[in-house]
Amino acid sequence: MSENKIKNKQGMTEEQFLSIYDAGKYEKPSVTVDMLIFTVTKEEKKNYRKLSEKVLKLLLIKRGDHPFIGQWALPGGFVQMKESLDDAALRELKEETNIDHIYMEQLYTWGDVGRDPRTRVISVSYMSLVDSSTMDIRASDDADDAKWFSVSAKLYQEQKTVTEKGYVLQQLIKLNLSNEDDDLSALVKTVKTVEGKVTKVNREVVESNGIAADHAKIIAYGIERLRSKIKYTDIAFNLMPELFTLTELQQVYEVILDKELLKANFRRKTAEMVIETNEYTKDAGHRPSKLFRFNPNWINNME
Amino acid sequence: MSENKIKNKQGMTEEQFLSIYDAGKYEKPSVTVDMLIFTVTKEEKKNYRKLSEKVLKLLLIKRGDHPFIGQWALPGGFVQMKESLDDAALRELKEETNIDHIYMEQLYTWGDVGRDPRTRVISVSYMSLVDSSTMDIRASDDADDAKWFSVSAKLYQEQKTVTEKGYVLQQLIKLNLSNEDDDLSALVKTVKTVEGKVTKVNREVVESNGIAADHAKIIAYGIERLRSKIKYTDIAFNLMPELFTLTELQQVYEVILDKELLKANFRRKTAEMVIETNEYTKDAGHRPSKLFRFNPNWINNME
DNA sequence: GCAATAGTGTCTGTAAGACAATATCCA
DNA sequence: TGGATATTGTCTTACAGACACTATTGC
Repeated sequence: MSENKIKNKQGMTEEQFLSIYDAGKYEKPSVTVDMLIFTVTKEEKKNYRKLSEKVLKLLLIKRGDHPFIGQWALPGGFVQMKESLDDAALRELKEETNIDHIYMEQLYTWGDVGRDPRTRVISVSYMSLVDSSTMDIRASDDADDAKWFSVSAKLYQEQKTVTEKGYVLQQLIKLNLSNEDDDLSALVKTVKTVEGKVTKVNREVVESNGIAADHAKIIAYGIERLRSKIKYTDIAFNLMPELFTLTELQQVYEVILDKELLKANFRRKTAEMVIETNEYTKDAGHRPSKLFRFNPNWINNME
Repeated sequence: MSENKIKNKQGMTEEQFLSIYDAGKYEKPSVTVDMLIFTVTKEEKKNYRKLSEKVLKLLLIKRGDHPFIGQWALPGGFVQMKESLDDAALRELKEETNIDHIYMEQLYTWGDVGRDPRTRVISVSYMSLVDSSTMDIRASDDADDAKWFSVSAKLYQEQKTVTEKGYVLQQLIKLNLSNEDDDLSALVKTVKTVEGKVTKVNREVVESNGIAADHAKIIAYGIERLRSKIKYTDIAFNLMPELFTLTELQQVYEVILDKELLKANFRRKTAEMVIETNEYTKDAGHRPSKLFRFNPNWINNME
């Protein structure tokens, strides 16, 4: 493949061609990776008998310099010349959460021209799901101002306009990110245009309070993907500890989908995905429940 | 948002910071867009009574210069500083097929270090589906050596190894691309590692005959995505003309999924996606069939 | 009339949604 | 013992898969 002695129009072999190739000839954009790191944590119990509630959280970092100084951004950074995109994302994940063996998936690449005031920046976004119980607290440490925010994304307004050959569907998604100290929010507009056979989707940040750059729309997109994939894949188990009860698992689904599920049906659907153990929860203030683990041999017939 | 008078640790406002920001400080990768442009064409009828068969085709371009001189590559090119990724992809699509109002979707971003011998190249891949009947022949013109290849991707070998905490599934996909003059092929290895809760997928080109760079794996990935999305979205209609018969529609599904479907069931499933017209096919050598058009108001409850 | 495709009817098994009933721990 | 959760059962409806049957054209 590389033993190429063919000459091009200038009469050069590949070797000669490469030796004079000037990679710095054109101006180039910068490339970053941005990470959406999600986890689900338990909140305080309200009552010794009740179960603790679960909350979906996202890791954000406070920017200490321009641009967007003082605002919160997705962890991430420039891709080095000698590391692949995946490696760059893994490095970021390791640096921010000290976890290196966990689910990670490329989400989407954002490349609008005015995204960053410094220069043209193209950002490859990744989504990672981590189990809060095995996580090093490093990230929740104040040291470099990285903090977990509870997330919610709700449909705020929907508008459908029927046109000649189709319709335009405009949705406003209200994004809320908060913890003890900070309260961030954003409005993300999604416009779906259907005209004849052709469908186009456009996303735009309409309003952003405390969230850097266009990160609000990356977050909104990630949540959408998470909600969608949890229905037909096993990714939710990356948010679970080694052993868990079926109710805990259900709570994770509910907090991500933002809706309640019926217990009996949920158990039927997940039955093949888990393996029963002989262990039980204790001291729960009510009937103990059996602990399960993930079944790695689960076969997915949806994908 | 940009009216930021806050000063950073060096005492600079955002304005000052940006004025001295040097975008050329670090070495940067190059960024390209690569397009997978699919279409489905009719082949010759074998018999005046039989229907014409359909074939899935992909547009490739013959490289006229190093590297990979003489090999076939996906159309694409460097992203300009003043155009978004989508715009770059649209520009490529327009240049290659002269079509500008059609389905286009971002696929995946490929950024391994040794992808291109010239320099570090990160490639954002897009997939586009075009209706061959409305297409300008420009692309199939020999002028710049762009040609349609019929595509097939078949599972060639599958190997599952059970490990302690899961398994390793290795699949070899045989890719064949051909037209009257050229016959290209490649073997793409997909390794899925399941260990406990963590699943990783790795793709690699094992063998490539006449296909430039790592484009074989981009093609294999695109076909996989196409096969998957056709099941629960309306993207197939982008491959159809304005009016079509249900059998033609079914043929498109069959050629993409590479398997036969039952007529009655197919019609039930697509019933909501199409609108009946009063027109019929003629001179078919058998019973005429009703023509349909896409129903833009079809609501997808799978996505 | 016959080859070939167009179009419809129906049976079966499986899965999703809704709801009900029973079981078990522990302060 | 009662509050709370755990676990199982079952009815209904929807839909996917398989197969069979009828209809209509051109030559």
